[in-house]
Amino acid sequence: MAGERAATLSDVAREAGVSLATASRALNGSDRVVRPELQERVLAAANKLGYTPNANAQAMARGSTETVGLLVKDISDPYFSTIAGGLADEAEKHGLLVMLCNTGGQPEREQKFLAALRRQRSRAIVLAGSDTADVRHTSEVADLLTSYLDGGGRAAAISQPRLPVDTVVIDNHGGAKALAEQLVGLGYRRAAVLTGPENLLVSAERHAGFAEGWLEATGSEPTYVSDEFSRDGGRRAMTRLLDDGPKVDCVFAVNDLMAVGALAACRQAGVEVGPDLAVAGFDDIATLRDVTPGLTTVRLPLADIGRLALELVLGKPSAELRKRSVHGEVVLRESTPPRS
Amino acid sequence: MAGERAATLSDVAREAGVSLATASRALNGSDRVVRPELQERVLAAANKLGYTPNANAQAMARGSTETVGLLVKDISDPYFSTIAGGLADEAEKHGLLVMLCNTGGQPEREQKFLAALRRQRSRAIVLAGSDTADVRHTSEVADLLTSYLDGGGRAAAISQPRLPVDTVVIDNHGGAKALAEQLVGLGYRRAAVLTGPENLLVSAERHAGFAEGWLEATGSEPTYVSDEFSRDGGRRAMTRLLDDGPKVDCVFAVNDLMAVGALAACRQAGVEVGPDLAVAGFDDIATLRDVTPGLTTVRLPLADIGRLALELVLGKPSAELRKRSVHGEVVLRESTPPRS
DNA sequence: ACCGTATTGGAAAGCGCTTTCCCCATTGCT
DNA sequence: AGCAATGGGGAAAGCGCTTTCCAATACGGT
Repeated sequence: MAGERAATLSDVAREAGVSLATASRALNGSDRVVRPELQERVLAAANKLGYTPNANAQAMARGSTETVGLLVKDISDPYFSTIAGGLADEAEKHGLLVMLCNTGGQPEREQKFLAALRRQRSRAIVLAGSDTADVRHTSEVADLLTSYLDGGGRAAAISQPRLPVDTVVIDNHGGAKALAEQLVGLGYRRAAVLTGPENLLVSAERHAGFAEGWLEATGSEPTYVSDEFSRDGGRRAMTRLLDDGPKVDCVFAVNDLMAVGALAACRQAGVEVGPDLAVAGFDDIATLRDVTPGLTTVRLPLADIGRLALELVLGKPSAELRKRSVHGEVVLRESTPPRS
Repeated sequence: MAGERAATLSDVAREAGVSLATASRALNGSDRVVRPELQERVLAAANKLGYTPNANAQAMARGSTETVGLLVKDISDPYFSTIAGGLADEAEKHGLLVMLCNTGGQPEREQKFLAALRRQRSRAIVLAGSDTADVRHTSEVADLLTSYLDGGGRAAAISQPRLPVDTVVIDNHGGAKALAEQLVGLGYRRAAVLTGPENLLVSAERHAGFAEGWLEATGSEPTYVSDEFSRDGGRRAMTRLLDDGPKVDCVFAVNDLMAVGALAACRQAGVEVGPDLAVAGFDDIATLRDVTPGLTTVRLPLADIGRLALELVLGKPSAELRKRSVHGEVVLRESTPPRS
């Protein structure tokens, strides 16, 4: 095993009795025409030797690779994994390989990965979910990105219009606002928002959108409780709200995960979601479509967002920054029944 | 923009007034000692020029890369994304980059990706969830893998003891069997299994394990209905079972996704899960821990499995194939109350 | 017949690094 | 003082491929 080193192109050329150049041309097809007979011989030789091109060598010679980088906060979060799935599918269509970088929301890691991707001479980079409002970090990322772009790289972001790259903008504000309006339409009057950390952009946008819609429709402001942007955060926030928050008839958790946590907290506290208290989320995570009671939420075309991001980043570069907006759609389910 | 081509090592060397060799040594640290003063100068020059090593060139020169490949059936499935998360974390610790390949369960894609990973000279490859019982395909994958290994690559699989590589074996059989025993202990007597496609190994193993446990404990065989290995498959299978299957008091869906589908089907049919009919799943997907009624399932340490797989594949190669077993733990929840 | 023009194969120059090998200076001993 | 050993820098040989640039051959036209 591992004895005979992998066959190289020169091995193939020798075997076929042609020059290196011809062998390369025969295999790559494009470029210039090679006499069919020779082409045949080269292909046969390559096959016989079990030749596999060395992508690194190709990358060097051609000056470009077949990989794209994807930065996500947490791939095990269904929100990101769904986006990743869409992006991966699209990448496959283009014959590209995806480098997955799990930042865990840590700025240093994010920067480290960005550097690594640059070293790898990745064709493109897509950033998903590093939406922090931390200015210092954002500007460092922006710098890194700029020098990557200067080096001929391409980059796009998902939902972070603060980076100097093409962006798939998710209309968090509008979606949350629409949700608020619908809830008011259903008869709810006193709302609370369960938000993530203050500096998380998505969270802030959804919170603001909801508050705006609510204010316009009812003239009152929703209260809010903030905690982690996760299932447990939702549970804790809801518990706090139940224990010593103001009395409300409806709760908006800024994402489905938090909403599910809220559901759990309600159950534990003996509050029946639906009749006693309405709860709504955001994202419409597929895995969660069957919780009981059915969770009212704002559906985001997550897989499409991933696809779109790749399209954007692979498309013709243009001078001005491109933005592609994606809107959510309110989905009403049993967790927010019409109020009688 | 994009004007001045990226600084290369020779640029750095020139700037620092040293040779290429010295520059390389200064930056890589290891190798041989460089006088501190020169080292300093090189570092400064690199910094000034914004030098980024070219990973492809390094890969060529060193003959090894910093990437590992991960093949999964569907990254948007929480089962795989959780594994991927664990693996990605572990990879980060080792300074490795993860190439994510979404096979969609298509054999051709799987082979294509394997070839691509080989071309990239990936350090290692981890295969998750290509557990098909399709002999032809399995042997083709095995061939591909073998030649990859011969070329000095390393590979490991998750839960597919049929491939000639180190494997993290998930004890599907044992977990399902234990579940069956517990259910019988709770007083259930007539069971049905909702399985995935016949040729899906995980599904088959869980089915068999459950059947074995059930048979030993009750003397009777569970019936089964087979459909897709997904939420919708579970819903359809359950509907069929409810419509024209035999009367049972307990249903085991071979994974949580199917179980959730089954839950939905029950709800729609007016069957109350728990009192009327018990339902259990497998995996203990985190996102699903809050469904109502709480889903009895077999918990798998998914993130650990990902971590373990990487450890295995990065560990010292050994002549004989290594197997690492991972066991599930039955988690009883409200979907399977003690039968009165 | 002759010359200009396609057409196609091959030699060789990189692409940006690492690493071997060689050499010059010190340093330490006898 | 003379010599071996040691330490550290540099030249250059690759790593495996692509792609110019040349050269050779064949072809068409007048």
